[in-house]
Amino acid sequence: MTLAQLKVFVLVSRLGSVRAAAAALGVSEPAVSQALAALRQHLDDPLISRSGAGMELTPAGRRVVSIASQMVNLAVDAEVAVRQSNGAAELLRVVTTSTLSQSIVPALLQAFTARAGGIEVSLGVATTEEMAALVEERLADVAIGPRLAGLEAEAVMRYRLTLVGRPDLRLNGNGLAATRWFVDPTGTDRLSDVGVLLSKHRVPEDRIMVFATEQAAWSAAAAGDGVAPAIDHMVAGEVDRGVLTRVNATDIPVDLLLYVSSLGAQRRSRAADRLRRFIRTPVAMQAMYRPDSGVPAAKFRPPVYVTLWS
Amino acid sequence: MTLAQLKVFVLVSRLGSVRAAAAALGVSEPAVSQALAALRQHLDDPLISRSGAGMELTPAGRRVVSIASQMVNLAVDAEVAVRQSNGAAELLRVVTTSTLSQSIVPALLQAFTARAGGIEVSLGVATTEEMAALVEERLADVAIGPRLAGLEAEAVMRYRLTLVGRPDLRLNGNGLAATRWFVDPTGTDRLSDVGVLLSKHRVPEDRIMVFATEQAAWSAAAAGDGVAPAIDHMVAGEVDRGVLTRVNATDIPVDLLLYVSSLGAQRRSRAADRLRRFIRTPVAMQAMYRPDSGVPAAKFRPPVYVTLWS
DNA sequence: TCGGCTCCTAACCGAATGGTTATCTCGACC
DNA sequence: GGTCGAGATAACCATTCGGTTAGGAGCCGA
Repeated sequence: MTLAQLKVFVLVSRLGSVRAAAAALGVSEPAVSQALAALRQHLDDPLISRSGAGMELTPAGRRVVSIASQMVNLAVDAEVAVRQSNGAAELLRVVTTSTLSQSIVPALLQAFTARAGGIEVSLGVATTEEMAALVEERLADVAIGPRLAGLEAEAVMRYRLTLVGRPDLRLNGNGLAATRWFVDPTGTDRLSDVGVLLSKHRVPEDRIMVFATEQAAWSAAAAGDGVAPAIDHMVAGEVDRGVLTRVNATDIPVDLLLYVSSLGAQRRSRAADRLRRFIRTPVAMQAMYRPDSGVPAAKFRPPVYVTLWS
Repeated sequence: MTLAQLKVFVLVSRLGSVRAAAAALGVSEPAVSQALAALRQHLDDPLISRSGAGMELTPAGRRVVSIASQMVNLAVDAEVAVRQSNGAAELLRVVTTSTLSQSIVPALLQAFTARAGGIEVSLGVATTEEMAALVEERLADVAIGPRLAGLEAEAVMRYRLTLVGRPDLRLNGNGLAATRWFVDPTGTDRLSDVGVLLSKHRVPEDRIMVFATEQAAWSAAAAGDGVAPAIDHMVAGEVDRGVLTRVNATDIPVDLLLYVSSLGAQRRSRAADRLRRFIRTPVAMQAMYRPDSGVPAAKFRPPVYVTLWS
């Protein structure tokens, strides 16, 4: 029985699927399946099994999840305790969606680290579905994105999701469902803002093209036939320069709220607390709204993390 | 950071020595030292270091011990929870001293398992010093032996430690300190009853001969020049048959109390509770006092365990 | 200063862990 | 009754873990 196996088990039971847990951990599905198998063998109980949609815990499984969850949490505590005793920089692990990880959040975190000393920030990307589980299992300290149920969520800013295309773009009769959509990886996350937009407009799979970054999606829209969702104030420059134009339609643009979510005040780390306080300051607002708050060096962007912390 | 490493660390900090922890775990000393080294490297803190006699925790170490201890405990809980949910036999792990493990305790446990169904008992041997740590760290459920501080201890029976030798034995002028002492492994445990006896009579090391079992020590006493400590009612037969005779001296024989110690009522296992209740019954008393309650088959005596459970 | 005790390190080894890709099995669903 | 999706299994590989024995470093007491 290893801590890794317990962590896997907890995540599987939380997310209700081996696949989802594998994705959240950034490993292949058999890796998770095997860790689970090892734990099952060790404890001599299936713990959790498929049952139609989702999975179901056995009686023993139910008892083990809560214990395992505590253990995983304590493991985190131990590491934090040591760091703290030794005056080392605190570690703040932030998860966010792909879209936000490219502009708003890095700018925010950069301003934060510049202001608050002694905190080391790292940024991870996850789907909306995973974020809550990651925070609850202490695999991340703070989630920035849509409102997450079960966590202490707080609205921090309002932003507008708009649709852009090249200025001379003409939509044919079928409207948005018939044109091509250029999206960043967030588009594949059904619960994300962009995902919601796609399903609301019933955009068929074969019309969606996924790019690694939002910028890449804009470029494609500027060059070809199609539209790209974008955070309004981030494309303001391109629109002004006439490279792109906003496309209006039903429910577009849509005004959205950005939330910061973490565990309750008692259970979250001090660093998480400090970020939450910082995020309400004018400095933070300014950083998030500045369109050119381009990626400042490699500090926040070792490619794009798809995987989570160990 | 593995659970094994944490267990090692907790045990070292409790016993105040790498050697002692190694002995308690039944492994070599470098094994413990290395586990500790791995944990130190992982947490990037020495955690614990030598300081004259004993070892001293670093600030970080102090915080980690308590967390690690909780984790080790939870790991035990998890296994217990699964067993219990599945109606499997509960596991009761008993530690005792070498002397007691040869006669009284096996007889007691045999009577216990016969009476209480659904409990699987295993017996381990440890030094007095280790017993408390083993119970507190949940590596054992119950300790039977001398009174242990910090645990819920309860006196269960009175027994008499006596000294036997061959009937025609003549002690020379220097008395007991000058004769040879035949002891079982408990004699090497300074805090045990026999160990206390040896140091009280200032018996020099080279006069002490250690045998694997108490019986072997008696035989040696019956055959050669020397004395052997024995539990009075266990040698009654030999004395009656004239094979051995009791040797009297200052503080000998000595009347002692046998204690059963475990965690408090809230924290101990149900099986431990049941043993504690059983041990007060006449059936238990009878089993412990019967001299011929010889080792019943291999069930309780796969050689003698020197090592503990994983 | 010389043993001796205790802890640490080195070198090595087998087994378990954690990961991959490829394939099988099984239930849900047209 | 195919087919598809999701989980389990197989086969394989690199790394780590946990263990050993052998030997080195510090610190005490005689």
